[in-house]
Amino acid sequence: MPKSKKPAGGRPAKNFEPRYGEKKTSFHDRARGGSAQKPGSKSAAHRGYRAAEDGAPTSAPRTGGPRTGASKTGAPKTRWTASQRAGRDEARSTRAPSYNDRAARSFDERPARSNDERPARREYNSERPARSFGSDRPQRSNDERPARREYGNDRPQRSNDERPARREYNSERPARSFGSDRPQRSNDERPARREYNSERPARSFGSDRPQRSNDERPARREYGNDRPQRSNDERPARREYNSERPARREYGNDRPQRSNDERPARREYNSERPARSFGSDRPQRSNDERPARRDYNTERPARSFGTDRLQRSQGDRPARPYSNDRPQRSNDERPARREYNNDRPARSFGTDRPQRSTDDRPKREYNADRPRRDDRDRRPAASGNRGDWNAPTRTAAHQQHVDVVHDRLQAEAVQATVVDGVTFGSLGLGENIVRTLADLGAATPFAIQAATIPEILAGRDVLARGRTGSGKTIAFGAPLVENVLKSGAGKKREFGRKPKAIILAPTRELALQLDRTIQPIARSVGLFTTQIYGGVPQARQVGALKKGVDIIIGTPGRIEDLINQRKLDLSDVMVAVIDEADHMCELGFLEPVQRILRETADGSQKLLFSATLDREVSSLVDEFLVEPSVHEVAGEDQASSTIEHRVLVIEHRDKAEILDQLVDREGKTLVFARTRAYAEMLAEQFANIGIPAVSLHGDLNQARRTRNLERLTSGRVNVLVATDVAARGIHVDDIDLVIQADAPDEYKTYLHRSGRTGRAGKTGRVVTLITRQRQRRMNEMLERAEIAAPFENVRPGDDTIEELAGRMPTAAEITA
DNA sequence: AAAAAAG
Repeated sequence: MPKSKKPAGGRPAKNFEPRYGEKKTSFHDRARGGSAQKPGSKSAAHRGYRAAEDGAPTSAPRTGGPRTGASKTGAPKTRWTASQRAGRDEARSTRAPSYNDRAARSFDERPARSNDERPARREYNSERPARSFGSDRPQRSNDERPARREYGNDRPQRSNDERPARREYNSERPARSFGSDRPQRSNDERPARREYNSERPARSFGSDRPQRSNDERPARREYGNDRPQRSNDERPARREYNSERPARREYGNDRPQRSNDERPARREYNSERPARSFGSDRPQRSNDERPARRDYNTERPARSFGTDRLQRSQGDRPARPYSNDRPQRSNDERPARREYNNDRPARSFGTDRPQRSTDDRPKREYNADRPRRDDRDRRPAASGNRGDWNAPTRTAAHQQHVDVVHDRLQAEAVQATVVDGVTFGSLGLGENIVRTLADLGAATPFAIQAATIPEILAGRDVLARGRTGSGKTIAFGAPLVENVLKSGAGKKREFGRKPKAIILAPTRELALQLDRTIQPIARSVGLFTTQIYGGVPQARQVGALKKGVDIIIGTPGRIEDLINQRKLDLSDVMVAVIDEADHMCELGFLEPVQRILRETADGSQKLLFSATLDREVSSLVDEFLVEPSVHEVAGEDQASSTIEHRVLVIEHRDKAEILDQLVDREGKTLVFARTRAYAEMLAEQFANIGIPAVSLHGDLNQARRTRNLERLTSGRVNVLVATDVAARGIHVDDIDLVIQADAPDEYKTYLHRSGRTGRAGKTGRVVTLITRQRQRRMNEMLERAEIAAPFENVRPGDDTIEELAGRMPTAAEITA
């Protein structure tokens, strides 16, 4: 239920609507008491407001007009993140963002307000309506209030008044934005939770509170000690409040039983999957499944590129070492693919390499020679890298062994040492780009970059796996810019030109972050990028497209949307990147991604990147990639990682308390929860005990998502509770602890989540909480991830917790 | 379960 509501946009809808309407609307709502919902609307509202102005026909202009004027006086400022701003520049012509900027500014002022405004704030609810016409208000009116409410963080500062305020805060809750999920709780839990709060004051002994800012920590721990006593009153409340839990547990319980029933289903889904984890299945499968896989192959011909494929198989590729296999391939070869792992060792430094090095490269010219599929096929494709993907020779015995261990792609290993002495310039990047990379902090190439940059510059399709934080963005971003530049050499940038490159990411945050890195590189050579993702008004994006951009970075939904609206034309796209490629090949993503790739120019270059690149991507590789070269970095196993992994086996009823204690620390902490509701709840829970925390998940409007992430990045809060939306790609400096409040189900998820820490050689720690029942599953997962982590039984207050919350020694210290 | 489009 909750979910269905969400899309309907309990939140978003509300956020946008009140905006144009008079403030009254929102004030009334708030005064009404439930109103907590408004807070969310605020930020969303900004955008909504803008949208209305840009394109909305109706009332918007009126309200917007005057304000706009007013705001114009103020300089355009930071409502948008740096990268967004950049995008704005391009679309500026649309309109000045000043009104919003104003709001942003006032937000910044907030902290300063401490003493004077307090009273005002308390009356907040009742006063609101009346207030709106105050002298200050007009500026602040809609934007600030709500925003402030969202911030659990402000709370702590409010030393004296806080308690009461907070209670109100909670009482509003029910009405709040999460209404969608909450509904179930609404009657039963609220009361319960209030009691919880009501205890609070008693607990902390009001007198302590004010001092809290410094003394808090100890106090909080005491809190932990109180817990046990509370057991009778509170526990019930908490249990109810985890209404989801039961469901989850059932899920866990089902698993084992499922083994027979469900597997089949999954197999159908990904025909390759089965090959994976369950060695025991293997034997049986050999006969049963093969057919299935063949079906898969038979699809091939049907596909749009079937024709190319055929030609290829006829032996266009004499030069290719595996050419002999090719012809046979159509039906029989597939099996070979399974064996791909075994080749590994033999391969990497094979004789193939040398051949490739000099001859192929130059051939690829973007101008005349625009990567046409045929051309590529004809290319003296030396390398035999294709074989990397579909490695032929292997025995079934080996096969099985390898598959059980891991489901990796065969890849060309790059020795880290090879990187020594290599510079970006020597890899083939132009001066401006090299300089910009240096400015970005990338003075010399990382291993993965050294490996892929020449390949990409040569125009080859590339699959690359580099572990989290190893510099993949630059690995594809820099050469992509270079290629686009080359292709347009001599041409002037036309107005309304079609994009030449596209980069797809699974989340908006990641798209944003990619742009943050790639935009400067592009700009340094006079190319433009723009972000195309959902959750924000289209106008700005469409505006940028109209003016003409060279590189698009975004998420599938909005991109497809704009394509369908004919506002985006990918027919000139010559380079397409799929970041987090394996994830993009999962159920809900695959098809949109395929449709988008089909829109790109025929023969466009495709680059697939991920830290966990496995067979799952074959769905894209088979259709879109030609002779991909596959790369990974040698010696990049978890043992060489800078991340320490720990597993805490706990009682379920202790979970909240243990989390409180773990999060009570210095340093940035990222907490992963399985559901949006639980993520939100945890953020609240932490805020309620005085630890500023924000959340990041799909239930938040984009403005809040962006802002909350920024708050962690900037250090305004140290704790972010997120769903898996933050599992991949997101880079925040100095997250030294990742806590998995819910253990992931998949090893890849584990790797990505834990990859939010220990980036670029820094140290980090990952703590996963599980219950006793889950130990076995956890073990299996760690095995697949090839991670060694001790399991420890832990109860609230144990020293282990304190140790884990403590500082992790730096890499240097460890060596010493 | 989560993510990805929405006026």
